[in-house]
Amino acid sequence: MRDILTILRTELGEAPVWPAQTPFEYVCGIVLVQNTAWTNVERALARLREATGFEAEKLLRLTDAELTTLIRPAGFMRAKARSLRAFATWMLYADGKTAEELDDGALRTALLSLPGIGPESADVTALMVYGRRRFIFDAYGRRLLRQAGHAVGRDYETTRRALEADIDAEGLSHGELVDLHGMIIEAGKRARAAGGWELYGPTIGIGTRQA
DNA sequence: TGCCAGGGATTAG
DNA sequence: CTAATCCATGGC
Repeated sequence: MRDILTILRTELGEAPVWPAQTPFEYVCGIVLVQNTAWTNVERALARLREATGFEAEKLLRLTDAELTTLIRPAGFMRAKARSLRAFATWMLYADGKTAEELDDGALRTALLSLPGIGPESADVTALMVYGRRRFIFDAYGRRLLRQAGHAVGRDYETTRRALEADIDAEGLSHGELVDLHGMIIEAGKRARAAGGWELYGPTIGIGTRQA
């Protein structure tokens, strides 16, 4: 994994940074990007920013009709509106321990209990918002791992259960894992723009196997 | 014009 | 437990 990171850094230069300025803004992006092209997410985020400034309290004051209309460009608007509301409420009012006080497992369980937050969103939130060391087995990541010769499962969770321990044992720092996540997505987007997944490996110089 | 995107919840088998 | 289906929109 560290070798892949080295290759990605050589190939891409600086790791791309997700332009979110607050934790809540970041989570809005995580929810809105679910199974959705980033171009659509950008529009929805711009509208959300204008309407709420990414203040959770302000978002909670919107009606369902207002919120769904705002995020409509990102698709799945009813489900995502519910999810954003649930996270905002949890973030502001979760009784007992704050997220920072929870250990990795408890934080993951808490995030997974929220509607619209599944394994991937929970892990990305833990990594990017709460500073936890997590590798993200998203669609791009699984494709890359497969081409690099790893035994990838059929979905996020099966792949995570199969590979997480080994990856964790490499002892990558939090910053390295953040870079990896950003660069794997960037490499995936470039491969897509270049015309297809058969170019994914060659584009980033990893492997020759088909996705 | 149909396929699909950085998923997730629910239902059927 | 695994697989299929639905959710919604816009780009290519």
